[in-house]
Amino acid sequence: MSEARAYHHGNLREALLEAGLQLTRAGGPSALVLRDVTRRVGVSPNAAYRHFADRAGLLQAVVERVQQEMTALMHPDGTPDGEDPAARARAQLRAVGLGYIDFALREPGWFELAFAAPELGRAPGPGPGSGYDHAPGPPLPAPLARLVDALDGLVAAGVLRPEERPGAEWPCWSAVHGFALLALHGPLRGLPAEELRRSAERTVDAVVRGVTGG
Amino acid sequence: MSEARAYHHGNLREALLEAGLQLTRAGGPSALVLRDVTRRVGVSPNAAYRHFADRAGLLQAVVERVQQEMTALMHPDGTPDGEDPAARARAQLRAVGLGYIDFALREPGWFELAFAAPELGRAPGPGPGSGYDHAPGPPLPAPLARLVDALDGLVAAGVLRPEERPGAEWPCWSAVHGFALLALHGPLRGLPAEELRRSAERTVDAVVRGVTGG
DNA sequence: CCGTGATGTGTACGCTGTCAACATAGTCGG
DNA sequence: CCGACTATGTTGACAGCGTACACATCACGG
Repeated sequence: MSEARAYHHGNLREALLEAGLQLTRAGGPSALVLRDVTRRVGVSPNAAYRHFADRAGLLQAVVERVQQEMTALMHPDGTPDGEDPAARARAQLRAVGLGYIDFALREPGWFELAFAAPELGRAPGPGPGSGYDHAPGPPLPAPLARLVDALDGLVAAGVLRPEERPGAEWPCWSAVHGFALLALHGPLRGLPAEELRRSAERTVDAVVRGVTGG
Repeated sequence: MSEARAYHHGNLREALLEAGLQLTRAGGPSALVLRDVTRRVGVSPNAAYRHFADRAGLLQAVVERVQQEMTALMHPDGTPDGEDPAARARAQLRAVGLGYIDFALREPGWFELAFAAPELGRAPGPGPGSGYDHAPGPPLPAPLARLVDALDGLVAAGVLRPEERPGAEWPCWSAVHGFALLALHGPLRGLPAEELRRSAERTVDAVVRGVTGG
């Protein structure tokens, strides 16, 4: 039914997205070269313009694909076991942070595309409260949604005072996002995986401690 | 003496750097378009190749200029006053972090150029200890040097246990670097300056608490 | 005064994204 | 069943980019 099928090529749009995913996976956003994508699909460069406004449009669509993909990749991961609900809530937040960093290190191209590409109208923009509104229009990117949940969990577990909840996303996100970038392009680039992991844990632990009021 | 003076143009190299600084200040690394730079100086595109290997070479040189500039911009700022040396050391670290963020927000183009441009052989790469060696070859970029000092200060003041000192740079840098990027291109972009400032302080405070063992 | 090296110019090539005009292939109304 | 219409893909062109190569020009040292 909605199986969009062959005109000349047999759904090109999908093929272009697929090619875009492959290219950006290996080389980040800058590897999405329009002529490359079309070449790889075996079609003329301008064919892309029947399905996307321009290069930026294609890029944007690939970004959305990656963000969906990521939702799957960050499997539920189960709430960590343990009796103490406070400890469990903390562990949850920790897991979210490490998950973010893991994704960035495992899929650097996609990470950069989805979360570190400048000039990309990403981000709904926070509401008046300076914390994410809990019922905004566009669905949050998966990792951010999980962060929001984890922080709410901290409040529920009594670890985080409710008046400290709004805006608590930013220190957390800042730390893991910054770490990912330092590890990918910054001074930590090329460090052995084990050391990197320890540094990541330390960073996450620090910010978790910091946010939950020491 | 070293006053490189007129051949045809009267030191071009300097003029190119100057133009590069202007362009990147307004538009970040991607605004450094070789043909733009030379046009602005009133010279043919290829003239640049007498002074730089290629576009990347010019870019690299501009980066170094910016990093020098930054040393001046981050004026000593004086050690904060106060009796308690522990509190003073903490305040020092806090000031370094906020200084980093301030610079990023005040000079987004230069910040991105000097600290957030991918594929730029920035970063000496940490030594075996996973903390910066205290006597490496190339001089650290100014803000990082100040960070190192602040952390050493924490140890001296007895706030940070010496065995926790190595690698303490990364949580700190991660947080402020990440925050700067979220504020420039991420979800915090466009937030009123005052709110931004509060979020920045919260982020810095969190990581300072987190690093200094809660 | 002339050669020699440093410096800037001119021309050209291949690459990019994108526009306008055209061709084709499916769909649908009569 | 046939012609019109629309969706889709191709061709050719343009401007702009970084850059390689050959040439012109200037300053200076013998």
